[in-house]
Amino acid sequence: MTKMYKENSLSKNQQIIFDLIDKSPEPLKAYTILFYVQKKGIKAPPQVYRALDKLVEIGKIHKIESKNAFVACKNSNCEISKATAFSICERCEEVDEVSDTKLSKYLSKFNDKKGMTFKRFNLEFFGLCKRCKIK
Amino acid sequence: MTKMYKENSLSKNQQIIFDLIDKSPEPLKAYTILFYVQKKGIKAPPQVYRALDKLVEIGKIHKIESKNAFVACKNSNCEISKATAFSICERCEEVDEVSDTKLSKYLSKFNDKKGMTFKRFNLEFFGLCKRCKIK
DNA sequence: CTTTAAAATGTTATATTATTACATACTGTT
DNA sequence: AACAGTATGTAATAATATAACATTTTAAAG
Repeated sequence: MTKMYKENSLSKNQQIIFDLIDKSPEPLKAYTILFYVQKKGIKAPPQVYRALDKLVEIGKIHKIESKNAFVACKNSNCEISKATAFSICERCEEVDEVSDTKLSKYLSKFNDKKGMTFKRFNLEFFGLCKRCKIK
Repeated sequence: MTKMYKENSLSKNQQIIFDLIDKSPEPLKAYTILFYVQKKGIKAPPQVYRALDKLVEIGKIHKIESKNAFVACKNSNCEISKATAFSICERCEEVDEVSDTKLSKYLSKFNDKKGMTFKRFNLEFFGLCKRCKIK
C-alpha cells in the first residue's frame, strides 16, 4: 500500500539550514545560507534550495518574495504557510511576521469577483519601523 | 530654483516597454521583454531594467514578486503602486489585478502592533481560476 | 531481516534574473 | 548657451535558481 512517512523530523540538511535561519535576526538569502553551511558539508546550491523548498512546503520557514530571502515561521497559527503577512522596513530592512488573527481571517475569507478559489496568500507591507521613523 | 520636469510622457524606451506589457495578456519577464524589444533597438538588460524600474515607480506597471514578472496597471485607483493585490492561478498561471475598494481600504488602514507606519503593500493570492477549477 | 518506494543527498554544469560601472546624449528650464 | 536632471548605450559581471543524473538513506511492509 501507500507508505506513510514521518512528518515531524527534519533531515540532516534541512535541520542545519532551519537552525541557521531560525537563529538569524534577519531574513537570509540562499547564497548567504550556502556560505554559512559549507563548513557543515553542504557545498552546492541545489542542496540549499532543496532544503529551502521543503522547509517552505512544510511551513517551517517563509520566503519573503520581495527580498528573495527566508525567515523562520514564528507563528504556529499560519497554517502551513497558507496565510502569510510580513512588515518590511524600507530603511533598516527589518522584517517581521505580522500575526493578526483578524487580518488573517479577513484575507482567508476573501473571494474575488472572477470566481477564483484562493488556497493561499502572501502579503508584504512596506514602511518605516518605529526606530527608523524617529531618525 | 528646483526644476520642474514633465510627469506625463514616457521616454522612448519606457514607451516601447510599457506598450509591450500593456498589450500582453500575461505578465512578462524582463528577458522576455528584452527578446521582443531587440528589434526596436533595445539591446541590453540594463535598458530593460531601467525602464521597468521607472514604470513601476510611476505606477504604470506592477511587479508580480512571486513570478519576477510585470503587468500593466489596469486600475487608475491603485494610487501609484501603493496598494497592489493580485490573484494568481497556480495551474494556468493567469494573473489578474484584484481591484476591491474595501480590501484596499482595509489594508491601507491596517496598523501593526509594533508601531510600524506602512506606506505600501503588495498582496498575492494563489489558487485556481474559474476555468482551471472545472478541469 | 530483506525488500522496496519514497525521500534525501552529492555533484557538475548551466539557466535565469539583476546590477555595476562608465561613457554619452537628450530634455527642458533659466 | 549653460545647466541639471533624466535617459541611453554598452560591456562585463554578480546574484539567484534549476536541470540532470548518480547515489544513498529512511522507514514501512512483507
